Amino acid sequence: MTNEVFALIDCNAFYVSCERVFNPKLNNKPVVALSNNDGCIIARSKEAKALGIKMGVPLFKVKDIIRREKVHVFSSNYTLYGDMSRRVMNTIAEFTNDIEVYSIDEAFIGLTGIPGDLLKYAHKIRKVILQYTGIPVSIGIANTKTLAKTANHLAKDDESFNGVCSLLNLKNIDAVLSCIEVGEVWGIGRQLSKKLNMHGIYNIKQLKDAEDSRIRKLMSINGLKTVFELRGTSCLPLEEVRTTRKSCCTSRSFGQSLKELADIQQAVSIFARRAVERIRKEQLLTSSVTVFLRTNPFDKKNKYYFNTTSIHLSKPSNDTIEVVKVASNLTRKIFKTGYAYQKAGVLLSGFYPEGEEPVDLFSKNSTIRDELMVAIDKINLRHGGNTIKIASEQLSGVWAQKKENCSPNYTTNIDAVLNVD
DNA sequence: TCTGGGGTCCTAGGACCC
DNA sequence: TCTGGGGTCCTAGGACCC
Repeated sequence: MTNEVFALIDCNAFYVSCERVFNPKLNNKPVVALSNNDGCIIARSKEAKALGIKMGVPLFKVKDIIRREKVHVFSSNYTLYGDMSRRVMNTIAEFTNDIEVYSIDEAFIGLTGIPGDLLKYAHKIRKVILQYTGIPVSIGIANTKTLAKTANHLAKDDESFNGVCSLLNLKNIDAVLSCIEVGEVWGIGRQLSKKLNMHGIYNIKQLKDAEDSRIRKLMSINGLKTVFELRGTSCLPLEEVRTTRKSCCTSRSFGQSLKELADIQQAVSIFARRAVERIRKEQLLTSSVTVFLRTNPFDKKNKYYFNTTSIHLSKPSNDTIEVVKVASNLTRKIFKTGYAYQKAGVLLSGFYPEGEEPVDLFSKNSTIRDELMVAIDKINLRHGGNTIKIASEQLSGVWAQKKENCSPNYTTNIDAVLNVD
């Protein structure tokens, strides 16, 4: 047992809660939020869950329930969700610097050494987040991050906890853990659950008590860490500083499938531009560009085609014009006529911080190009992301995404700010 | 008709080297 | 034709997360 204490703060049905903040009529009603292209359900209110709408199901499969039960449906509005996330994280940061922002709607915090009643403290955090941002959260407290996740799961599952659950100093912890399926554990997904079930391990207690060597064989090194954490030995520290990313991918499904090389090159050009803009914001240079495209894997009538190709840049770059050109050429290499393409993407990897890239003896300095990029970024920042584009993007735009019911950007667009009459 | 997007890590296997 | 052992590096694929 370690003496460390962690809490996981997780926003309840985050995207739905964001919508509710600006539209209180949605309270106590079934509400769902959709993935890009209005494809799948990715957030559900309690009421929507109760109707049997499962996480991740394609929208078309639950259309009937949605119509019958008058479920409110929202296309994803990441501008709004991102801004609300920032507000929640800033609120948490007012309580402690020991914070790891784990995802858009979750943060771990360190509570080691905090005096007094931690349950009370957590309830206070919860109250203040709700008060400052309008977002309800659940909090799980335990000696390891994995157990804090489990505690959070319990807090969400059982209303009697009132949003906060602690597994610290719990005498009958085994009784609790034996009631939770192994697949609920953080780090154990569908495949591992199936495998563990086949070996007679169904609940968390059984997993916790399994032999190390057996675990190692079934689930590899990370699985063993997970089991140690379930036993109360912390193996996953709080990661307060975000490490620099290792890859950056921009990809989309098309609103309708594309057959022409020119259309796909247009899409890929846009993906490449966005990806480069992102790494440029982080002052990174990429040394590898990958393009992939594929047909619809769910379409059983037509033959599936997927292909991908990469190129290593002899001189790392974050130059939009150069990367777009490279990506466009790669697209031509793997494009085959006769297929209806449904998705494409650009992946950048092998990053160097600007100024730390290996020097190529034969390359000349291209400061003019660098200045051009700075100018483009400035203009796009001031006038909107699509003000300056690369010529190869300027085609028909036949592949626009579906986004049928998107809320306004209440917090980032002055024209969308709510009026109080 | 309609099935997301963006990440990380680990492992197995092949290529290659001495 | 026989055909070792040990190491590194890279890649593809598979698992997980949100």
